[in-house]
Amino acid sequence: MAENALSAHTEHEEKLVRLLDIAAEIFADKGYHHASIRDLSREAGVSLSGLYYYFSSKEELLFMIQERSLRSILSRLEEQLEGLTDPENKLRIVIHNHVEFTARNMSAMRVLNHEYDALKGRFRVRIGHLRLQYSNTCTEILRELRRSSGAADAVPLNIATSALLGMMNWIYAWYLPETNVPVERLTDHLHRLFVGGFINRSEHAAATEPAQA
Amino acid sequence: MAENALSAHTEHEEKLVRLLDIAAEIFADKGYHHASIRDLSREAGVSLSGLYYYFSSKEELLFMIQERSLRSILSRLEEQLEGLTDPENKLRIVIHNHVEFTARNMSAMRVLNHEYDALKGRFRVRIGHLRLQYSNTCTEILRELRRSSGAADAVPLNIATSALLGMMNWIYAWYLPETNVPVERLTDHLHRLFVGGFINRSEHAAATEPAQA
DNA sequence: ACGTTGGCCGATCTAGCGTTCGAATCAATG
DNA sequence: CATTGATTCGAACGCTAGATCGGCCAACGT
Repeated sequence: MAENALSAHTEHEEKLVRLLDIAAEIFADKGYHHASIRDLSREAGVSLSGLYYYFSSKEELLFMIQERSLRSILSRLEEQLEGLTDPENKLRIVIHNHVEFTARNMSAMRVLNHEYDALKGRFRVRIGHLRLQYSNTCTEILRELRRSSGAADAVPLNIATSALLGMMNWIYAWYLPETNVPVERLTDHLHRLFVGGFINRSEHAAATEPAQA
Repeated sequence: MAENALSAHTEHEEKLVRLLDIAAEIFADKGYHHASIRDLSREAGVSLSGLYYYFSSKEELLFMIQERSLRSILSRLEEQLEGLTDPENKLRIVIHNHVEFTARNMSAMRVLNHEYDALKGRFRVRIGHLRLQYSNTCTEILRELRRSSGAADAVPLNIATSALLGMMNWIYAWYLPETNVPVERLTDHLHRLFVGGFINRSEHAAATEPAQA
């Protein structure tokens, strides 16, 4: 499981990557704080102290997991977006990339969503930058989409972006790649769901009744 | 902060509720496993051992926080839904109730989203029931909405429900009640966003291009 | 042949954790 | 005033955590 990109070059990196994958699974399972380095030691077949040859603290381990995952999902996304012009198509790629990455890297995605706050100081700043970069990419595509669709007074871009990210980031909490609908169909559904609301012809403008019976 | 419902009756309950609120804030801040009973002791001005008069374990404390929050958001919802018939209006209530509760109980919402897995055994089962009940309420409303709107082959109900819950559950991660758009407007935006996509006249049916540049 | 280095380990340190227990306090009751 | 029950506390126990340290060993350049 967890076939990430950003391939390792040296033998050292290869082993580190293996540790990161195992650690991601453990963190996803028990939560960062509750999981112990000893768990990783046992699961990876490496002595407790031997692990510290590959990272210098538990927090750095968490950081490396998050950075690797974010760089991976971001680079895949940018790679696929290259050359595309139609904003609706771009949005489809965003959703597809996110769904597929989530389906293939459930553990990493769980760690990404749950354990951002566990990072402090410079670690947190660096992950924060990557998250913002991802969010901004989405916002820009939504901006293009709205311009091209001519819809005027739609939902503010930042709120639309947050709603989109919420939809996508929640997938890890319910989606089972083996038994549920396949990635392609889930992508279609979420795409239709979001685009339909975002490019709103505003036929039914705002709320209708006072909402109290 | 955190003005929950389900008011306390005895003096004992009042003090317990106070502890729950403080604990929720600490858990939200540092995460359940990382937060210590000693933190709560310090913050609440109660001795370490004195706390155990009000709960018998850290996990029970977490359970009580989650149960209280879920019962509160659920009862508020059912209360407001009573008498309503129009499904689109009902959905608006669902979103409004969720947004408002989130805005008023950020910490509890964070704990609810982050620390479900920290519960084990019967605690987890009981919270699981409440979560399912909430999810089912949403699904049923979406079912009515779809039937009444006549849209035929829309997005599957379970996926639509998950998308809706994702949108709403992500709010705690970005929304700042003090500085951001007010609750009413956020409700409008999310409602429009979701309904527009869910009641899809399927003008642009599925994906358009092969999605590869 | 030998020293150096990269990779790894067993043993251990220190800090902090959840929890318990017996005793102290205090208000209300008989 | 004595008794009781609810409430609070200080001190301690047993345990696990992250991290460190000195040393082992195979590989390799010289």
